[in-house]
Parts: sequence; C-alpha cells; structure tokens
Amino acid sequence: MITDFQKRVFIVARNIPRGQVLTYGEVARRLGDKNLARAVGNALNKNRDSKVFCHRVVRSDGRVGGFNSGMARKIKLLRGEGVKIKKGRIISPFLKGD
DNA sequence: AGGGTGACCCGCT
DNA sequence: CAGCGGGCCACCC
Repeated sequence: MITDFQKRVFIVARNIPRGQVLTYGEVARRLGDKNLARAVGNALNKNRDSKVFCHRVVRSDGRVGGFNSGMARKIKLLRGEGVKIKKGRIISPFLKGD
C-alpha cells in the first residue's frame, strides 16, 4: 500500500531529468519541508517497484547514498546517464564534494 | 500511545 | 578526512 507521501516523493523523483541528480534534502525541499529528507529515503526504500528513477536521488555530501537493489547498480545507472562519479563521489557543482 | 528504524542533514571537534 | 551528537520525519510494530 502506497501512502500519499510516498506518491509525492515518487512524483518528484520521476521529474528529475536524465543525467541530473537531486539530493534527498532537495527533494524534501520540493515537497515543502527540508526536514523530510530522512522520510524521503524511507519512502523510496519501500517503493521497490519504482527503482527505475530513484537512482537520481543522492546524498547532500556528494556520496551516492543507498539503493534497494544495491548501490553498485545505482552507480552504473548514473554513469550510464553521463553522471561523473569519482572515488564514490558525484561530481556536481551543487554538491559539497565538487 | 510509545519506542525503534532508516537510501538523511548539519554542525562541531 | 573521520567521528559524534542532535534534530527531523514517515512508517511499522
């Protein structure tokens, strides 16, 4: 059973353009509350059917974060979209590790 | 109703 | 860079 909250998270994740990433915190901000970041991860984790785009959601410190199907897979998907990942860190001007 | 969990975030040391 | 601690939230016993 998917909750209304999970639905909103899913919608935001789906709207992330290919080759681009958003942090859990940014997703939370889009939902209205910065502090939802933790709950966002929780939601994505439960939504196993949506594993297709949830890989575009990463941590604010530049690390990829987790993935229900394994983060190795997550990194592969991101690389496949042209996202640069160096030593486990995503290269993006929006993230700390740039 | 109350406590535990987790794909988090921020600040400080 | 690596820990630690506190805060926040939805969800599941």
